[in-house]
Amino acid sequence: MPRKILVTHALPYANGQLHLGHVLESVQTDIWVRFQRMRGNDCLFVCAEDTHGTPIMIRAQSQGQTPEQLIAAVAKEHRQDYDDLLISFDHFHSTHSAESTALSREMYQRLRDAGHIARRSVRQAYDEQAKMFLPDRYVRGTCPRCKSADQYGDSCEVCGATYSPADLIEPRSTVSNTTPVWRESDHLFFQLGHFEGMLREWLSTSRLQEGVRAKLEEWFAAGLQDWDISRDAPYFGIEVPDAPGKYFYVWFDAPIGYPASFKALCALRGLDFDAYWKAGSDAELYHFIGKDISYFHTLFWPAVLHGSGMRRPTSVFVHGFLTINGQKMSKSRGTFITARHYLERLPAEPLRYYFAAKLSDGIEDIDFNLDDFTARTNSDLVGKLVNIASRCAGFIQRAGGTLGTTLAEPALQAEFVAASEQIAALYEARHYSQAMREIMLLADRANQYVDQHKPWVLAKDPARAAEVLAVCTQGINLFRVLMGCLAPVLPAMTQAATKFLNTDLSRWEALSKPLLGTPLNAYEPLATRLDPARVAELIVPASVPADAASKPAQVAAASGAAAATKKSATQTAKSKSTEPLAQIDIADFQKIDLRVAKVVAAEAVEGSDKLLRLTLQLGDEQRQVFSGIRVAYQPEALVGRMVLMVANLAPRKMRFGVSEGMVLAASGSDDSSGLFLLSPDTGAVAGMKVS
RNA sequence: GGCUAGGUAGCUCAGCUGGUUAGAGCGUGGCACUCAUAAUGCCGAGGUCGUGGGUUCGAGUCCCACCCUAGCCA
Repeated sequence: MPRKILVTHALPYANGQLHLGHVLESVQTDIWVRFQRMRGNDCLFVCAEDTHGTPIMIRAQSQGQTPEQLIAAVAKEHRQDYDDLLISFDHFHSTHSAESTALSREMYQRLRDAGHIARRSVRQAYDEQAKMFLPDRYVRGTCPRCKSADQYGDSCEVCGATYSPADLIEPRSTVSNTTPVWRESDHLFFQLGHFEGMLREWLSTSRLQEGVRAKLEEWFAAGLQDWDISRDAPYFGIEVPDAPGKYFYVWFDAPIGYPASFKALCALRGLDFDAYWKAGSDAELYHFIGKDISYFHTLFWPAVLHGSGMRRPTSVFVHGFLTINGQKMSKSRGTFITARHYLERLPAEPLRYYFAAKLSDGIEDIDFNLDDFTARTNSDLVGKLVNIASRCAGFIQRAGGTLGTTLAEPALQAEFVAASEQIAALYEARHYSQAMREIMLLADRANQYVDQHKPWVLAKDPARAAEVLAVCTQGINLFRVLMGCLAPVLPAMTQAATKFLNTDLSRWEALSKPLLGTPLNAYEPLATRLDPARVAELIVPASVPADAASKPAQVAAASGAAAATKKSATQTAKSKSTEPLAQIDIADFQKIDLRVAKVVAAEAVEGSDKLLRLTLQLGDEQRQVFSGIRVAYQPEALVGRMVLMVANLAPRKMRFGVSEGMVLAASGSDDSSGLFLLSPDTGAVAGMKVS
């Protein structure tokens, strides 16, 4: 009896391109979906664009287009990325759609009628020039606790304090750079507290991961707070039916995109919506998400569903974040790798395999290590797996191109088949990394088998032609089982193998029967090695973010930034004093990561008469540093020279971009005495530590 | 700051409820082979398991403190 399964992954936000973090999630989900289909289950996979909210509205405005135009353009890019990544959605919809609007309103009304919606007044920052209420992120100012300038309205990135925008010293709107006023407005609240008992019960049956469960317990202990689900006009979103001028907060209608997308699929395929979504449904429902949005998916979402008479998710599968070479993805480090940037250089399948080789059912972060990626793909996929087919194909071709009619070693085949069932269990439990390990262990065994029986030696004796065919038939059959096991991960390679083997690899159960006496098609390479040069291109040095320069807000912010610059100039003047400073010990000095760096690019910064924008090579990474040495150096004269830099200086956001370090220069007590860059003696290379 | 997760060989990771000489793959050194996309096979070197305490006959595995990394704080 096939299981009825509906799967989703988080909706991509229509505010930007997909990056490798999105890809990780898509790949994890797609592997599971493809696996379920191979097992004969009825598994549907839907997703949608997440299209609403202030960021979309403001971005569209700044680009001189309507939000609808923006989201349509982004959706097109996203779809192309998903297609190229071989993500097998049954349907991909949008939260800006008739289905989404109708369902959001309907669910809201049911929640309201059941008494789960409260209305109360909220005091919020309001931008009188832009005529809009400001989300916390759009108010910046000085942290009330540590006095750091230019912090977000909800928390301080420097000291970690959390507060409300009203607590900020000298708050200003990032939309118009005016000082916001505080206005009262009625908001609608979803009363999450009503659902605590239900959620605790759900928690006990939904088999959530250990870490997620722990987090949930923590949230329960802290007490479930009401959730503000409305925003005032102007807002790009869905208008609340009984409250003109009020819109659903984007996070309210975003998860409703899951059933809305499914509803659209129902219309296309004649499926029964209620069979999947009504309370008591016997279909399984799973959401794959990143750990950052657990709260929404394990508390709000089950509560909203339950409160509106619908079924709750069977479970929610949470994964960790992706780091690049051990570090958080960062635009300035060039490690913010978009899906498109990757796909323009490399095929999707090695990435799918690499992610599979690292994914488990845990919520730990996953590291995308470029060297490891290259080695792993080349060794596992090409050297081990494809090699089995490649080394056997020639012998079979020369023996007439048809597989033998018996297996040389049925016991070995039986072992592989038995292992494939264990591997299936690993897929089911999302222990992909373990599954990949098992498969590669088997690939090693297959290569050992061929090595032990040496068909190339046997082939020299015409009398032993039957043995050659038997050994290679065995080899091909071992390969076939392994390829079948990898089919959820490597759909395109599986398709090519299907053609080569003249057999169907779309069903798991087909793997248990050996392939005998059938002709093979000509062997064509199933995978090629990754070129390390292409892989290295994945990381690109930072350039100033285009949107930072084009945002009108940034231009308007000039006066504020100038004030900040003035302030830092006084600080510089202070530190410029040649007065000796207090003694420090060696530990203090060792906190400074001094490095040799090479200037690979230098240019004057438009709008500043002091700054040069330097691109510094530091070992294998590049940094962008703004340095106030324009009075003393021509940019073109700097390219190629070595300098010393402070490599662990906290990145500093400037009007022109982020500065990620500081180059060392000598100077006297005033500007007239000149400015002199320090450099190492000949022989030092970029990245060397200075101590 | 509070909480959650993680810190094991050069790299990426396994190590279940504490128990003989801590494992794998990659990389690396040597040998063999030449069918295969310089692929494959065999043998070897590499770790005081973040730091410091503690519990125990015995701890990578339990407890405490601290350091580092990531995320969340709706």
